Amino acid sequence: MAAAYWLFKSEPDVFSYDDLARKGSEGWDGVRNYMARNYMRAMKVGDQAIFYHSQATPPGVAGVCKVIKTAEPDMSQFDPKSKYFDAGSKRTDPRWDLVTVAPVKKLAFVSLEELRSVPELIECRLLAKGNRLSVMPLTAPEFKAIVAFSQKAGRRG
DNA sequence: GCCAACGTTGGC
DNA sequence: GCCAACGTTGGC
Repeated sequence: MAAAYWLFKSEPDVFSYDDLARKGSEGWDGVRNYMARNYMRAMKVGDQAIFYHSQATPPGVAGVCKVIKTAEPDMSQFDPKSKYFDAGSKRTDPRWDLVTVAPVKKLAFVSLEELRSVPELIECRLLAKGNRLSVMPLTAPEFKAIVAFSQKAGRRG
């Protein structure tokens, strides 16, 4: 089966694409939404993902990363000192997972405003009003359109 | 099982 | 800081 495509949101003040590039890999912890978790459980090694900066000025796309390790329990759920602690999750039946990602390439930044002008993205959940999902699937055309737009913007700028 | 209240996310 | 959207919680 062909690789799937995804999008991860991160607040760059907390963890940016450059942080990922510097570290080399990162366990994507802290996801506490069932839909997002289920998407992570569906990810396979080699799947590629857009790294999106939320809560930024402006928000937008910063890079491409890839899954290098499939879902496993996110240990921060068991740590009472972690802000991601979940008292209702048992070690024998962990509620929350993470995947591990690595950088692929930094992209010329594409703002959310610019993404709205990409025809392939009209139906993308990322652009839906009130969208709060931090991990979401992308279709191959959506993923490719984002990368292509960035490459075009990079040559222009 | 319904639904109002509440908390969080995220753009602006 | 504000507000809209939406997921979760809790009373009934």
